[in-house]
Amino acid sequence: MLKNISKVKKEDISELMVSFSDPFRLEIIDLMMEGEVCVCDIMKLTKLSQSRISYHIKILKEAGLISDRQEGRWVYYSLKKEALFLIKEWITSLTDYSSNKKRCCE
Amino acid sequence: MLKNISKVKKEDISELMVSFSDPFRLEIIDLMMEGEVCVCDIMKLTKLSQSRISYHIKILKEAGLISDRQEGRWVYYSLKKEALFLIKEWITSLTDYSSNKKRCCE
DNA sequence: ATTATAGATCAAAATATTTTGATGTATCAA
DNA sequence: TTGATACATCAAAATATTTTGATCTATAAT
Repeated sequence: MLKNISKVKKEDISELMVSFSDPFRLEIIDLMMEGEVCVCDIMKLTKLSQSRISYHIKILKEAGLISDRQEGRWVYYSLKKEALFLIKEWITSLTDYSSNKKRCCE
Repeated sequence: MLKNISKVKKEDISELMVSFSDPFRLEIIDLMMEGEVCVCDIMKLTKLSQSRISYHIKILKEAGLISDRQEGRWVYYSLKKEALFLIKEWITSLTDYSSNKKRCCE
């Protein structure tokens, strides 16, 4: 679970990346681009079952990708920008350091 | 399989993201930050078995994240920068459009 | 030609993830 | 205080991914 954004560990990245590894989670994430959504929104917009959505939401939440806010009977979920920035930074570090130098083996 | 970088589809992103969803693949990707690596490099540096590495390499290759170059008996793998940029762009689009407006349900 | 090395591929087994349907909890309205 | 709605949670079943060990192919050195 992602706690402190400034001290990024490989396990955090790994867990965050799992968020994106399922096509239905990507759909849900896509809906969150537009802003906050509740499970009922996602149900209407995707035709996924309620418990199925709850399952995926849980994974996103435990990875630290989304935050939740309860308002009466509804729980609104939204993307955590810090998490997105963290991923972007990590990807950037990959592109920055990747040179073409060969290693061993000959 | 990622073919045309300019026309990005959600399935491509999804497949690319699967690359990052396994901790051992992340390890391998991490090694590729330093430049080209062959399976034998990865074996020395990670203690994963040869077929296990080949399996993960195959997933990375089919996702379009890495490219390969054969040189005699060795095959050198390296990260494809276009793929990394694509991911970065996609993440950026998530952060850019994510506002805080509420949707329906009340 | 024979042997060794690098790595791909395959089928089976081991594991993990996802889906389903049922049930539980909290909030709200009548 | 009863019933309805929103969502979480759970256990079992369905599916998918990963690992293993064996075998195969290609290259290269002797």
